[in-house]
Amino acid sequence: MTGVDDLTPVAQDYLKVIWSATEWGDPPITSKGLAARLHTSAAGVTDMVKRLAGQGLVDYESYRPVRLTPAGERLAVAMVRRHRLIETFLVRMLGYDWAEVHDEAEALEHAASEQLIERIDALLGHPAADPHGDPIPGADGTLRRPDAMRPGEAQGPCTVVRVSDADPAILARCRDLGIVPGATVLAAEVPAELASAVWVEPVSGRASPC
Amino acid sequence: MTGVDDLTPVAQDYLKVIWSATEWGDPPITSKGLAARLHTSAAGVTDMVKRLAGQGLVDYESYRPVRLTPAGERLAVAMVRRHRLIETFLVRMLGYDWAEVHDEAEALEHAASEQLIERIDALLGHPAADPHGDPIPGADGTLRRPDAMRPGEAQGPCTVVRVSDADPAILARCRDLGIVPGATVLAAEVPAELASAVWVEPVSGRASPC
DNA sequence: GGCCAAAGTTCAGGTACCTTAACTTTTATG
DNA sequence: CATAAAAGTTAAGGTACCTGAACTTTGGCC
Repeated sequence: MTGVDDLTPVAQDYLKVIWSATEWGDPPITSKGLAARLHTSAAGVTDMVKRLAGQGLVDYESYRPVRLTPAGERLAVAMVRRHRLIETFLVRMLGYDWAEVHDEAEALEHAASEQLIERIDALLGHPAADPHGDPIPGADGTLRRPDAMRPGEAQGPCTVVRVSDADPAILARCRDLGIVPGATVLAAEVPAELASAVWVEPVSGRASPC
Repeated sequence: MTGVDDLTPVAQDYLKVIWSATEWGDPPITSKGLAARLHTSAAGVTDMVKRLAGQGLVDYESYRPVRLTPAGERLAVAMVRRHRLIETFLVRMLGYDWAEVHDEAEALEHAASEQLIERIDALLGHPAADPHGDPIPGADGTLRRPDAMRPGEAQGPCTVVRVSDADPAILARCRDLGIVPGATVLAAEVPAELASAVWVEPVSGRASPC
């Protein structure tokens, strides 16, 4: 199992979803969560997770959440890199809207070659984050996780760091309100129903406690 | 069966190969030819061709070459459009070489949405032909087939109209010799082993017999 | 015009992934 | 802390596609 191309598209999706679940501090994903995000049945998840465990890509115990092994994590991060580079490419070069780009990237990430991904990365100037503010892992798997907080935990003026792309409707509303990565908002002005999808950083900066 | 996205990737490939076989005047493809081009076994071809016949996409009689039905042809042409637009896009926008672009397009054509294809088409300015000179069908399925001949059938100066991309090695040699679509060559100077991959049109034009 | 090689088909069986239904384990709650 | 609801697993079976091996048909050639 040397590269992401040795996996089936379904296996690629499982790894990516398992990895993404914990990216922003949530606990490891359960079978139910996997079934929901992958639009499949719980029985199918058990089946597939066992297969991935057999390949040494996840640690699995019956009735327990799934976790990636180091090998699985490496491949998952490679898929996340693909996804986010493709999203960035579609928005910057093909005029896709921020809120509609996810599904297209979801399909293309399984078909793009490593060579294409590196060409896209170079053409875009090695971007650090995708259009939603999610950091793009390096080709070597390194990832700088922004140290962000929720609007509810912050006060005063904040820079929007990330908006979750899990729900396209929320994404579209944020766009219409100007809540996009890089924008400055007042923490208290982010609507409650959007707050859980938004990550911010106080404008003053955390490192200077004056 | 309304669109190409209702087909499996394998079915998409079968239709495209069956259609492409007759594009430049060759006879309908046999099971052996399909097996070779699709890297599969003869038994698998029989199996799959029956499935396509069951969907009304091909006409099939045992021990006879396969032909597309009108429904199958419509879908095949849609796949050819995808393939050629993606090839053109990769060469023009991502710096791919003429001779290496085929496999990448082969993978992406199954993953690209109709929307992406139309955006690419618009971004490229609705190109009439791909980098090898193969005509790109319109979104409505129309196709203008260039009225070209082989170098052996022509005399004197000719415009290169098309170079077959079936063999990447031949493609690379043609590129190195300057035998590319749009270039002018003397019919007699095309090396014999490349001639069968090259289509030309006399510079004077067929329509003015002066 | 019969025969043999090439081509094509059938058959048996395999993998990856999926489904529903019945069952077991976990957990939340009174 | 018993129990019911929720979560998870097992079992049986389906589809798409693939393989190798054995068989049948076709078509070129003497």
